[in-house]
Amino acid sequence: MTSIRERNKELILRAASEEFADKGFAATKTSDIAAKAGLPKPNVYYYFKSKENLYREVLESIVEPLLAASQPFNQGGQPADVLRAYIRSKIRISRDLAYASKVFASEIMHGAPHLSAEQTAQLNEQAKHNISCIQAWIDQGLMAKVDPHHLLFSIWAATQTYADFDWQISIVTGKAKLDDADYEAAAETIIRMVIGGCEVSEGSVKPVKVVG
Amino acid sequence: MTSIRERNKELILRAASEEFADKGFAATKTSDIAAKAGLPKPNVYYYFKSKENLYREVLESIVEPLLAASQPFNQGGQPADVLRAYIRSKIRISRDLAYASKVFASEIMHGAPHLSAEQTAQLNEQAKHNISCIQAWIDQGLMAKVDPHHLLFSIWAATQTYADFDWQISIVTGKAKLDDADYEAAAETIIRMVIGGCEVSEGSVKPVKVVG
DNA sequence: GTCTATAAGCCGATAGAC
DNA sequence: GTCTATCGGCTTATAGAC
Repeated sequence: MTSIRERNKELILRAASEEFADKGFAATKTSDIAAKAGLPKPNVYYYFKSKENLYREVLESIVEPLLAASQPFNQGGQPADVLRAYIRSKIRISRDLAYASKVFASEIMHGAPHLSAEQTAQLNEQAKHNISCIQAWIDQGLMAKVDPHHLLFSIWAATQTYADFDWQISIVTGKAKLDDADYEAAAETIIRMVIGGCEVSEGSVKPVKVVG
Repeated sequence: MTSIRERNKELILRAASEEFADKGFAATKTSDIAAKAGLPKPNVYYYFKSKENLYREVLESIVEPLLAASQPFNQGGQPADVLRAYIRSKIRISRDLAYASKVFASEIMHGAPHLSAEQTAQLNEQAKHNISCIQAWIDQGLMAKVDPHHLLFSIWAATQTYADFDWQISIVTGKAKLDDADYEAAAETIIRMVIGGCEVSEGSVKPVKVVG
């Protein structure tokens, strides 16, 4: 059953995501969140106690999806398949959870002052695991010798940029909003650079060779 | 001659860069900037008139270096050489102008409310030019058919991430600060993905071919 | 030119009526 | 549970002494 409570909390959370993403934590006014949600300001405090609490709920809503995106690394499989699936998941997050994604990015940029130590640790553990997976592939000769850290940083950056810097992307592409084909092209470009650039093994076919 | 005026302005600008980069515009207190500069707060207002003015000076200090980084595209040359030089310039900016770089990123994330229309236009023009260069190379068969927009977004993201998300990079690498070798490895990883992944012609040697 | 001391206003938070 | 009306603290900005 969707009580008034649940409906209002949802309205506030949605409004807060947008406001925090657009302006950042400090520049966002709770009165603006309330106005965007179509509710009086004290309701915001009634449901969420404080601005910081509300912010944390928005922020933490993205952590689980981010961890879930690393599933391909946890399940194992051919390097190229894992990387492709990972990149597509990350792009999907940028597209479908754009606001929370941006809030997360802003938070990380400023040293994650609001993220719980536990969640920071979880994300860090997952990153370490992904890096050791990539290192193992390299050791097995399944891909070129690149530094796994830097490869991961590039994948994060290239996929997140579609949420974080959407304004710039709109300007340069001349499109107010990217459509499905644009996101598909983005994913393919990144996949090409990662799989091709790092000469990642496809598994079933023989490793790609480059001739001069 | 370096008058007290110039020295103080410089102290304030430097302190402001760090504070704005660390906390963002809204969360930064002018009293903290003054304290970090070792000067009384009214000096900040005496030299810069307002917080916003000071912020704009920090912000705009990065525009020229950013435009200069695109020089390789303006000078022409072999595709691989141009892209390599461009990527190295962008990485250098992330390393040497980390604070201003981060302020710029934060600004773009929030829709560039403080950037002048003129500078926005300049940066956009340069981006458009770089994109048409890449498109021309593709049309001439000098590189694979990738969408130049997405290629450029990936390069921007992958290079800027070292300034913008330095906190995350420190955590994952376990290093408080990256050294020259780390930046070199970063540049090489990105160059490999771009040149290799997009099969960019080296010019002197024949175009790379991939065989299954 | 420099700095102490203060004004002015904004915004997070809540008391208390309904 | 909901909302009007208001408080209180914090921060930008400056007046005015030196």
